[in-house]
This record gives sequence, C-alpha cells and structure tokens, in this order.
Amino acid sequence: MSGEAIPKKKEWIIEAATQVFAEKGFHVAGMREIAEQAKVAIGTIYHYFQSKEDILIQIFREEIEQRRQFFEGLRTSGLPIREQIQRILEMHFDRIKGNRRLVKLILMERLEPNERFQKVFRSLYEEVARYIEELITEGIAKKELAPCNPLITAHALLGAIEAVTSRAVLYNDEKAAVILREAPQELARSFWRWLGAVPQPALGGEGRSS
Amino acid sequence: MSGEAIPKKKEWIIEAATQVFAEKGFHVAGMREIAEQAKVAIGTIYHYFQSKEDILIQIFREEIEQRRQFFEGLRTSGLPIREQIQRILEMHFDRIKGNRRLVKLILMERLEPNERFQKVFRSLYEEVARYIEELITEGIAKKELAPCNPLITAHALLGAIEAVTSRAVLYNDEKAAVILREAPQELARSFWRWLGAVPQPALGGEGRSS
Amino acid sequence: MSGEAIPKKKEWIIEAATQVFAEKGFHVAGMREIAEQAKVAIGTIYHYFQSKEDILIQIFREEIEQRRQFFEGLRTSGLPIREQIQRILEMHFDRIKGNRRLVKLILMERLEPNERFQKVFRSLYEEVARYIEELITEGIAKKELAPCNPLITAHALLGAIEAVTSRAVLYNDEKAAVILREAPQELARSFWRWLGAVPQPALGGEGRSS
Amino acid sequence: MSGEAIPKKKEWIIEAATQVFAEKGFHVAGMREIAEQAKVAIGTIYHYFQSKEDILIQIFREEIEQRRQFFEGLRTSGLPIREQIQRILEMHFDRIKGNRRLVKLILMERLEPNERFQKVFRSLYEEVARYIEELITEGIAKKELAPCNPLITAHALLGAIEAVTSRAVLYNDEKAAVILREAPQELARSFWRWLGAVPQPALGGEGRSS
DNA sequence: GATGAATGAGGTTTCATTCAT
DNA sequence: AATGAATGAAACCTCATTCAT
Repeated sequence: MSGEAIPKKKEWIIEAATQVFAEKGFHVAGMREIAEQAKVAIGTIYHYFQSKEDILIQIFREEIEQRRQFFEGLRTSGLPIREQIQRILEMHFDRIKGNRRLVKLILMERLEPNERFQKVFRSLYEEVARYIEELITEGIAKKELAPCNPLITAHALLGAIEAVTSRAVLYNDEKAAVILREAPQELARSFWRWLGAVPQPALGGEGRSS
Repeated sequence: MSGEAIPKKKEWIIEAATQVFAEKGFHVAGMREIAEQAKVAIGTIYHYFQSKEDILIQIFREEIEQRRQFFEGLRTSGLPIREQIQRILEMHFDRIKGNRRLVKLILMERLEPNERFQKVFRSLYEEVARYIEELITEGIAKKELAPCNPLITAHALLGAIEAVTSRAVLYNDEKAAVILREAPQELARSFWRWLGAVPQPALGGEGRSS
Repeated sequence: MSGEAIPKKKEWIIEAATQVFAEKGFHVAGMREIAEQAKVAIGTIYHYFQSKEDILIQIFREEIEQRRQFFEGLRTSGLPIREQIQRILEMHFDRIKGNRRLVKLILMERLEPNERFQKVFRSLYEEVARYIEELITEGIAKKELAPCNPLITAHALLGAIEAVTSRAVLYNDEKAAVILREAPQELARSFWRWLGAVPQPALGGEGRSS
Repeated sequence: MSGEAIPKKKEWIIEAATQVFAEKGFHVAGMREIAEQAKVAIGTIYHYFQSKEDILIQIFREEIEQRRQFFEGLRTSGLPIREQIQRILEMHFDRIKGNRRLVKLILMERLEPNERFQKVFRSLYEEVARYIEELITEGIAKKELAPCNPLITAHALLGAIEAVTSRAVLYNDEKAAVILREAPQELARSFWRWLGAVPQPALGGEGRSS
C-alpha cells in the first residue's frame, strides 16, 4: 500500500499545489497554504518533494510526459496530416475538461524565467513545435499542404490553439462555454483552409513588393 | 530638459525595471537590483513610483496606451480588412524590434494573477480581441471573409501572432532571426488563406502599393 | 511543561519585549533587539505574535486583565470605602515591586496615540476611574465621605497614586526607596484627610488589624 | 524684520509640529507632514531646526521657560501657601485653554526615554516637585499645614493636577467641559482639606501598626 | 533664505526550509 | 512516516537628513 502506487498524500499535495499555484501564481503561493489545502503538515511536503520548485517541476513533468506520449503515438500512427491536426486539437480541449486548473497553471508559468522550469518546459514546447514543423514540411512535400514556411506556421498553429484555450480557461463566462463547445471543429476547419493545398487556383501576385 | 517632460531618472528606472523584470520575472526581481541597474538609490524609485507593483503597472499602462491609440487609429482608418490585419502584424513585429525586453516582459507577466495587473492588462486584451471579432464579423457580412466563428477566430488569430512573436523574443537564435524577417509576410499570407472568402477566383490586385 | 500552558519561548519574548520597550520606548525598540534579548530568532517572535504592536497589546491585555479582576474582586468585597482605597494603594505598590519594568512600560506608553493601543488601554482607565467615581458617590451618600465632585476627585486620586508611582519607577535613587517604603501609608492618610467626612469627631478604630 | 523677532516661518513650523506631534506622537509624526501642515518645504524646517528632535526640544524648552518663570514669580511673591497652590492650579488650567495641543503633547511625550528629552524635561519636573516639597515643608514648619511626608505629598499633588488635566485634554467630551469649569475650585478645596492644619481635632490612632 | 529631489541605512515582516520529536 | 516550531536571510519600503539649485 506504500511500496508501489503513488502515495495518497503525495497525490493530495500535487492536487493542492496545482490549485494554489494556479490561483496565486508560483511565487505568491506559500507552502503553508499548500499544506493546509492538502491537509498535511509542511514537513510532510518535504518528504515527497525536495522544494517548492520541485513540486512545480513534478507537475510539469507529469503533464509533459503525457503529452510526449501522445505525440509519440501520433508520430507512429501513420494517420494523414489532417487527421493528426484534428487529434492535437481534441487533445488540447480534452485536457481542459479534465483539469482546468492544471491547464491554467501551465499557461501561467510557462514563461517563468526560472532556469530549471525552462529546462523541463521549453524542451517540450520546442519538441512539439519541431514535430508540427516536420509534419508540415512533410505535408508540403506530399502536396497535401500548400507551400508555406513550416517554422513560422508551426508556431502560429500552436499559438492559435493556445490562445483559444487560454480564453476558455482564464475566464469562466458564457463565451468560454461557447469556445469549449465549438472551438475544436471551428479550428479544424480554419486550419484546413489555412494549410490545405486544395483548390487554390490562381495565387498570382500574392507577394508584396515592400 | 529636466523641468517639464518625464524626469530623466524616472526614465532610467523604467528602463532598468523593464530589463530586470524581463530577466528574472516580476517576483524574483528585487528593488535593490533595479536601483543598481538604474544607478539611483532605492529611495529615488519610491519618489517616482508608489511600489514595485506600480512600476510594472506604469510600464504596462504606457504600452497599453500606445496600443490602444494604434487600434483607435485603425478603427477610424476605413482601411479594408485585409489591410488592417496587415497593419496589426506590422505593429507587432515593429514593437519587437523597438524594445525586445518590453515585449518579453509583457508576454511573461500577462497572466500573473495579481488583481491590479489583471485590471490593466486583461482590459486591453479583451478590447483588442473584441475589435478583431467585430472586424471579422463585418468582413463576413461584406463577403470579404468566409463565414466562421468570429469569437474563436479572433482569439486564434491573436494567438498565432503572439506565439510567433514569443518564439522570436524568448530565444535569440538563428530561427528567431528568420522569424523576424519573414513572419509578417508569411502570416499575412496564411491569414488570408484562412480567412479569405474562398470562391474568389480573381484575386488580382492583391498586392499592396504602400 | 511545554505542551499546555504558555510556551516557554513566548514567555521569554514577553519578558524581553517588556524590558526593551521600557528601556527605549515602543517605537525605538527594534524587533532585532527583542529577539536577541529573548534569545530566539526574529521569526520565532512572529510565530507567537502577529506584529510588534501585537506584543505590546498582549502585554497590556494581561496587565489589564489582572487589574480588572482585582477591581472586580474589590467591587464584590463589600469592604468599607476606606478599606477599598487602602487596597488599591497596596495593589499599585505591590505591582511595582513585582515588575518594575512592566509598570514603567505602562506609564510610558499609556498615552501613545496608536488607535489599537488606546482601545485596549483607555477602556481600562475609564473603567477604573468610573469605579472610583461610583465609590466616592456612594461614600458621600452614606456620609462616609465629605461632599465633593466625584468625577474630578476620582481622577485626582488616581493621578496622585500614579505620579508617586512614576517617581518611584522612573528613577532609582534614594528618594524612590523612601517612596516605596512610605507612600502607601502616607497616601492612605492623605486621602482620608482629603475625602473623609469632616465632622467626624470619633475616628476610633481607624487602624487596621490585617 | 529678520534680525529680532521670531521669524514667521519658524512660528508656523512650531505650530504645525505641535499639532502633528500631539496627534500622532513624536515618532510616528513625519517631517513631510509637518512641512505640509506648516506650508513650508522640508528644507526650510532644517534652516530653523537642527533635527526633528530639536523641534520637540525647542517646544519643550519654551514651555519649560514659561513655567520656570511662573514658579520663580511664585517663589518671590511671598504669597501664603494656600494662595500659591491656588495659583498653580489656575496656571495649569489656563494653559489648557490657551493651547490644548501643546498640553497634550507634553503629557504624551513627557516620559519618552530619549536622553535629550529627559534632560530638558525631567529637570523641570524635578525642580517643580522640589519647589512644592519645600513649600510643604515650610508650611508644616509654620503650622499652616498638617504634618506629612513632603516628598510624597508634592508628587501626589502634582499627579492629581496632571491627571485631571489629562482627562480634560485627551478626551473632548461633556465630562471634559465639566472638569475645565469646576476642577480648579474643586481641587483647591480638596487640597486644602488634604493639607490644611485646620480643625483636625482628634487624629489619634491614625497610624497603622502593620 | 527657500526648495524638494535624492539618499541609503535600517525598519518590520515573510517564508522556504530544517530537524528534534 | 509525520509533524510544526524554529530559523534567519532577504524582501519591500520609510523617512530623517542633505545639498545643488
């Protein structure tokens, strides 16, 4: 009961920390409050985690591991590009439904310039961006996608998803509900128009002569 | 030169604070370091600002005021939608060139859950998003744009810009240089494919002669 | 011995704070010095007290509680007025012998215009003054005391005690010793001449056989 | 206009400082507030006074000088003791009417353990007490007063005056008005009963055999 | 004389972390 | 494993005082 699965108290602490971090931000959140929220003593937190930093890193890592696995599965799925993008969208919006606070926390602390945070976090973001970039490059090669700058487009794509996600997570109003309901399909459609190679007959004169 | 406009020292402090905040984050940045960076005494900072919070808020406010004016100008410009989006893109990337650190700071602290920060910051973001939303709605009515969900699309559009911006600001590698060079045009093209009314066989005259 | 009553360290802190406050005054006294005097870390003080203010208030409150109980006991004692005044005098001078520093502190900070201090302190002073006033009024009604203005007399009585007390506490010279030795009886005699119903030819049995 | 009388601005500053000190206490009062209240710049204060301490000391000194002169006049007046005490009472209550704030300030800061304050302040108090003591001793010798301990009685007398004064100055309620109106006569009567050698026929058994 | 921007030591307080129980 | 009293460095901020104008 204590030798295998994640100890019950550790779960409580992660749960509590996610909530308090998401509510106040990492730096303003205090160990006292996390301990109270988790209904354990402060000392207990230090049995399971080395420091406050460490809690956030473990939260990050778990999330990252899951996303990594998701992308790994996608990579080896052989699905067509369009389908893959659809899956990425679904994953993002499913996560919100599963744990809104965790998503908020990640959005908030993603850019915190703490070195250790950046090490675990940027690595994922870069990895994902690179994956999408490759996907696009490949898609262009296969003529499934229209020609474009894959680097820029990959980031733009992720940013679009993230921003829509943010709006739904940060506020909790009517619009958020609309977004959660309609965004996955709406974005899928948009992205296809954006990326698709389809019937784009005459693109002449599209460049600018600045 | 010291009797009317913003006092020289206040400028120094804003400069220094922008740098230190962008480097370490608002909470980790210390007044001591800001004072040293600005080459003034700590007390001097409190002569011009009420608190550490107040420094960030004033930095935010100035930036917000500029953006608000930009959007106000855009609103009354009567420019076609496509042109307006082009202008928004240009503005974003110009700001990076003008003050990379300020842009980084804003990206970083935009979501800090401090109430006072949110009050000044979210208001702008909402305002801008609403403006784009209206723009899209109007564009659809005029058949200049394809039908879509304007709320979601507005956020997605801003997110795309922001993410590409982030990538260019947060890192300082070769890719960042590429992005800064090519992103404005690339995104303009993308957005048009994304938003443009599809059955528009004759796209002639699409270039701008600015 | 450390699991139930007032923690040992809290006692140390109160002891140290009383000393440092009495020596330098509340505002000049520093937390650092109190902590050093109490041989605890500064943080420890904040474990037991909410603020510097709070230390003084707790010191005040304990003293006030004791005095209040003393006066409550007196009120229900049914002792003759003369005896009650005698007891009040004894109490005052006993307190000096018990904790000279505490008495000095109270004399010094009694008038500090801090709102929270006033709330706890003036309430007691008013209460005591009112009690003496009632005592005098009653004594006049019973013809045990000569007619006088009870309000003014009550304050004058307390002030006389306090001033003599002050002299003994603030300095530590030969005169102080004389005062401590003789003042209780001297003041008792004085007060009786002052207050006693004049045409009281037979004052026999005036001595106490306590 | 600048070589003789007290400069106008210095007066303003003393006025303002008296008010602010009396309101908040010496330590909490700030030079900024005094300057604002006096409608001068902070720097101006330092033209007339060496420090914040110095302002209070000058306020003290002026008051002390006046009282010293009063007592000097009394000493050489040759008035009977009873009359002298009457005059002391009158002086005290007149001062309240003349400058309530100054009286409050003196009551408040009289015990502040700052060395320089004590030097100027205790000297006066001791001097006055000693004067009254001598007066009483002399009165006893002349059989104008009943025998008593002059040291203790002198302090008790002053304390009584001071306490009644305090009550009238610190609060500003109906009772204060009553006190201001009636206290001088009431106290005069009381003191005479207290001290007078008059018809105190049988005082036998007045001592306590404790 | 008059000003107030500038100074920086030192104030109180917080909080991540430790460790004896 | 679990606790929470204890620690003390370092945070933000104040304010008496100075001095160039």
